[in-house]
Amino acid sequence: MTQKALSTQSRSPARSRLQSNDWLMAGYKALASSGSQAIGVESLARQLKATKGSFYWHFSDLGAFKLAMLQAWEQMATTDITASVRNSGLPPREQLFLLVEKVSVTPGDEFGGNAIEPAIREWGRAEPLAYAALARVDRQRLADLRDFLRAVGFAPLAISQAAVIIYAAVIGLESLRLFAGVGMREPLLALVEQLLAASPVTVVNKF
Amino acid sequence: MTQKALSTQSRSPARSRLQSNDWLMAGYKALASSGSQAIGVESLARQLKATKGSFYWHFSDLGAFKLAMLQAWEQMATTDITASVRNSGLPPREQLFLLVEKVSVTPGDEFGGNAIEPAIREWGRAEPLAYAALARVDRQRLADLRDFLRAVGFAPLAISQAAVIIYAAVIGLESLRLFAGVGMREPLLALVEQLLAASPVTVVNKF
DNA sequence: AATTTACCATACTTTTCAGTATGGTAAAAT
DNA sequence: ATTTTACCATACTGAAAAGTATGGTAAATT
Repeated sequence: MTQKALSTQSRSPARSRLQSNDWLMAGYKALASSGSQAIGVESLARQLKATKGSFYWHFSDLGAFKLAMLQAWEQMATTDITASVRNSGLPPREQLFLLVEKVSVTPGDEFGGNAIEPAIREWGRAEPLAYAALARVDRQRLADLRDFLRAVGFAPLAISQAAVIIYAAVIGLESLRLFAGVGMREPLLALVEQLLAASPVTVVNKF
Repeated sequence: MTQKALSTQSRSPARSRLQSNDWLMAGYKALASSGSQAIGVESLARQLKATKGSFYWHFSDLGAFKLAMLQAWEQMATTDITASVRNSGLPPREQLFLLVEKVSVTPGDEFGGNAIEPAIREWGRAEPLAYAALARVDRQRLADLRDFLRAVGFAPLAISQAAVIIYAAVIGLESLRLFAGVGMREPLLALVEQLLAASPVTVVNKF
């Protein structure tokens, strides 16, 4: 079940043959820019200046390809950011703000950007596999967020609700940036500060 | 440019002939349950136990049909709830909470429910017409929300940001309900109360 | 009652796209 | 150098769905 990390690199001009990775990246690109219905074999082949022959060499069929896309995304969506924040060595409160910073990255449609996420969210409405992956990711992230809030000494009773509010704001802002042109960073920081200021913070025992 | 209000009624068994309305409702149903790609002529015809002949009588082609769907939705999305809240006769603060209540309705996939909205948001990623409609709706709603916040005496400088935060939370919660099974009402009420309590409310002059 | 009109079914054409069958080519292995 | 292996292009089949052409039927109109 070990999964090789995906490089964001697009095909280097030196190499004329394609790898599964190149197809996956083209898939994410199509997904981010035009939605899940744009993930088609011939469409991707045109994008890569190749033909279907290559696709069906690397993947048995379109279903297997989409599954691979979802699995790679899920892997990355639940570990990358959280882990890097935890390993930052910062105090809990700063970790929370760093998390907000990392979530508010550029709208680029690369694999690392957060333009894919709304598209996968959309995908989950029609495709059961995408739905399941997203449900797992959402639950995991809410749990992670609760951990961070607990670490900064948030009032126990308010933790779950604050996590839901913050995460919902993140999801909503990803859409609002696209449709209303508002930034993510400032509103999110304001919200977290607001909640931090209002919560009857419990002093963390250091014993 | 006057637009007849759409009745949510499905086709009554007494009437065997279809109207444009029936096709539109079937369209919203398909959109809410399976996404925009599920809006197909033959698919809808099967749903309505009719054939394409009827569809192409009422609409010139699929593009015209989708346009009609978007126009009717936009009309309804920017007026219905806001107007009913304004006409409630309640004091500003209660109007704000009533707005939250009305937004947190059941997840039913009827025209009035709020299962269509994420679907249209998804649709806007691929279809320029849907994108434009949604952009107008988002901007209008943000403006309306600012009006409500101003009416309750919110601090002028915080109005815009609070509106963005609240609206983003609404959008995000519509997704989280679907994927993480959380309710909309309680988090939203908590958020609004939180913001109300924290804002340096300016006292409205009454002379 | 006869005829028009509104509405719909049937059958067809055309396009698009997933999937397959097969042969070819460059790089690696022997 | 020859053979294998990995990779890809070409050409096809089949299914699904958009759009059209046309004829039929029930209800309204005269």
